[in-house]
Amino acid sequence: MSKEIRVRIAPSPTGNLHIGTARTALFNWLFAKHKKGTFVLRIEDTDLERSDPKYEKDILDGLKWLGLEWDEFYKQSERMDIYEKYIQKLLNDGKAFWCYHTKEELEQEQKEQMANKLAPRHICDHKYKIPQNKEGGIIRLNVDEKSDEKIKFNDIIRGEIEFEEKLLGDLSIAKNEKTPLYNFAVVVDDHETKISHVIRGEDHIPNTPKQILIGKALGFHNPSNPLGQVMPEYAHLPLILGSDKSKMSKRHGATSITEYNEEGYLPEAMFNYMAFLGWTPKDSEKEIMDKDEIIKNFDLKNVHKSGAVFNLDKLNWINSQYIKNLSDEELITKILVLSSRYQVLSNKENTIKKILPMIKERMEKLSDIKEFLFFFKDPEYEKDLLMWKKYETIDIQKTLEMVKELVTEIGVGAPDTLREKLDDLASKLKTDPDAKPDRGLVYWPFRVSLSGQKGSPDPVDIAVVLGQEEVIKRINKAIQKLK
RNA sequence: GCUCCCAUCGUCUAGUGGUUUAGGACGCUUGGUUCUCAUCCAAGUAACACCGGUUCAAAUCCGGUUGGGAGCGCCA
Repeated sequence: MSKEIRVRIAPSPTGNLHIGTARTALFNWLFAKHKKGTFVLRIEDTDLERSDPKYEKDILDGLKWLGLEWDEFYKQSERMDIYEKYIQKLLNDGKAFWCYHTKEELEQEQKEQMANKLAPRHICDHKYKIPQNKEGGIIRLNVDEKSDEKIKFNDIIRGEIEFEEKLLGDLSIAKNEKTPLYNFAVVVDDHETKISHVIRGEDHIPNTPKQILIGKALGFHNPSNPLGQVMPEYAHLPLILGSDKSKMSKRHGATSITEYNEEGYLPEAMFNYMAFLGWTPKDSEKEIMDKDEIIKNFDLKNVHKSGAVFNLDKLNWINSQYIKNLSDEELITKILVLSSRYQVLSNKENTIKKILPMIKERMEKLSDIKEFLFFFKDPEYEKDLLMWKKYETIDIQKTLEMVKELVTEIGVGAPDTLREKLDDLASKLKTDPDAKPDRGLVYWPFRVSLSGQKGSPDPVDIAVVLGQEEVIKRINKAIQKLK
């Protein structure tokens, strides 16, 4: 009842922070914040071969970027003596033993079992023998292959789940006394750091009975629990899926949080989007919800059971909503960060400030600034883009000449006046006196000559930012193209 | 092959036996504004996998079928 809430995220530094790991971290964090509990970060680096400090850094940076700060930090590689103590205990108690079967033998055994339609598992006869030497073996937990026991546990999201003990086989728990394997290290750490709730992806459901068995052997069993459950409670989250509904992976697109950061997604938007993947607040139809409100509403009980497909369109939409809600100062700061990639943005704070109202509603992500680089440098485009409807090259050229005259005459300081004059020009240019003026004949080539884009903000607005001299220069370039 | 998990529009989801001609959001389509794009506004599109059972009544409960997914390492 009064048990303190303690949860953990336990990534292994064998790759960058994966979106699935980040979502698991997020749900753990939300649960902890909602319950005023403790969020623990544990780096699972027992496999020294595959672990790399650069990945650890990426994971830490990614979690911080998302705003998922941890309260406690552990590294398994720094806790090896603890595992050793428990491995020794199991060995001494006769609950674990050395297995000297070769990988080939194990493979062969599994092959035969599959061929005979049996559950693949290693039933080791070495547990009945006294080991002669300890070279080349590994340590396994002694599991009764004749047991009729069912290993049951309650999952907060899915209800009761059960497995048959005898189908598990003698699980590997350590490479040697000093080197624990995943399932063993998890159980020891969760116990030692008093984790109250294990919240992780549903791909860990099959690991749960193994960990319960290890926990029981270690004496971590909680006798007050009618299900005979070891200490933590479990909640298995639905997976994040790719468009083909299989587990999200590289081939589905960007999977690391770093990539989303670099593409110009805002951490708040990612937070919001990921929170709503596999969870919906009760009694709310809001899709845009800030951190505090999500924390307030968060409850494992309304986490969904089925996997959720990661949908970039929706993320883009949410991100665009967050961009629109940014203050000008915040947006400028974020855009300037991108100037390392787009050199022309360097020291252009004033220009960026001027174009903000134009680009804010057109950006889904910050990297979309690349569509607006024409504000900072000459646009490149094909001559044909200047053409409007069925008009001839010569018509467009003449129009541009007249627009140039207008700009030369009245400048760009009075946009409303310029617009009026451009409208007048359109009226003057119409061939059929009864038809409505075709403003496109004037505005389209003018706009293209300034932006080089088939879609962009209003040419007069662009002209105001560029200034008279630059505008005339660009119109001249366009006219040259047409000649 | 074995074990486990899951099943409402293309996608994210609301819905916990009657208020549902199944609601919202994204996407898409159309219209309005407009030189274009975007924004904004309006409208449209589209789903309870199937078969049984329980019940006066089932998307909602039960069973089965089918389908999808995950796990099956001396990785984590």
